[in-house]
Amino acid sequence: MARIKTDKNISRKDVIVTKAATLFREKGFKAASMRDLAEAVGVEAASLYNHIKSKTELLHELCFSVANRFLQKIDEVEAEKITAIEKIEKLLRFHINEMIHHYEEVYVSDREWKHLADPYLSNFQNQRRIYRKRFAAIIETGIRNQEVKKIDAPTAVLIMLHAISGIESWHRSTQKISAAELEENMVTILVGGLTQ
Amino acid sequence: MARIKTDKNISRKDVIVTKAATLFREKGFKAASMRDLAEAVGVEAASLYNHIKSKTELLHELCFSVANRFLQKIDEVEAEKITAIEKIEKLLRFHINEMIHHYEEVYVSDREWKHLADPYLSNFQNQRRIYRKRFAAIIETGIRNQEVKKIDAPTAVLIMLHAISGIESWHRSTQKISAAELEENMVTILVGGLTQ
DNA sequence: ATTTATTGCTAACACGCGTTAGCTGACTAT
DNA sequence: ATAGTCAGCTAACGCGTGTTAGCAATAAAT
Repeated sequence: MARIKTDKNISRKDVIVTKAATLFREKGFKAASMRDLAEAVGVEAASLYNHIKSKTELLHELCFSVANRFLQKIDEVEAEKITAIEKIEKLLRFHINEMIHHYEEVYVSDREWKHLADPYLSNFQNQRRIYRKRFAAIIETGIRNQEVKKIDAPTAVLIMLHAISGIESWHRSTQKISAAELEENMVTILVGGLTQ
Repeated sequence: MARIKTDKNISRKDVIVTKAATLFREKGFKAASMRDLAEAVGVEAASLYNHIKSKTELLHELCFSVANRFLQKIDEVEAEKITAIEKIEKLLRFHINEMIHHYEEVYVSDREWKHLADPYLSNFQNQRRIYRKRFAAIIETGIRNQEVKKIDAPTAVLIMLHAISGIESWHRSTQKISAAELEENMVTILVGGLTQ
């Protein structure tokens, strides 16, 4: 009988959620089966249900843990007494680093949230909408203070957030530049695109 | 007996492919069923097979028709005798307009190509890789000619291409700015990010 | 050492999937 | 009018899915 290995402070459920993130990223939520997941975990499919309620629960956990981290960060950044451009750059760098270091989760949250079921779906969409509005509001402040070019703020948000999801390609590329270089390049291009 | 309606010069297969694009975008390739598609077309699922070979064939058609349009465009742009920045801007505007006016197809090609099966999969990935290299080469020329900032060209490509796929959010947003405004904003931010 | 809770297993379920076979009705061309 | 092709239908197939029930083995607690 092949037990799921766990280090201290990592529950078996966490192991499953983590492997699920990898699998959902690779195949997509719908195409990844519980039998695939079971194999990745080293156990039979039915055994997973001793630790989780359903396949969808895995998606909830992933999507909302990511969303919560971003919401917490924007709370923090909004409260700081710095210029709008500095706030934008801070958020940008946070996004970039999340995408670099929590790739699987962030990617899945980004691409697979459609498969959430209500009420989680509406909830997630709302959080997303609000987050983007708050981000846009920072940019609009920047425009008013003439730190930022006169551009459509929602469009700028959309560009930044989607550009960041391109880090996916960096992860899968064979000849990677370093994470630090990647971060600097992205900030240079994106912040450079907003200013002056 | 409910026949598929067709205007002149639009085959029944084209009708199916178009509806498939919409459905694949909405639900994802795996989650969209042939029964869903049949309903959208106004016919029974089995009847679809008088016009198409398989579900996957629909994905092939979509992915490669999009890919071919981009390849053709980059052929054209490379051949022109204009500056690197002008080439970049041309490609950028083409991408933007494709995403605006052929939203469903382009989106599906972008997000769902993973579900292609070999040999189509490898083929598609190759085309994609080569396209990006050619795009990066143009940027590198721009850097050498000091039209473009000293940045990592592959990273710049990745940012531009992914930023454009953010137009998805524009399509789904309720308060849209005009397509022309969207295009100008995106070009301003992205080209602005590369230059100076 | 014995009990209790945890974590695994096998077997099976109901269901939705892509697809095929075989048939019927409806346009098209002679 | 008649023959032939096209495009639809119903029924059904085999398969993979998420999930449950019931039981066995292991680990934890007494």
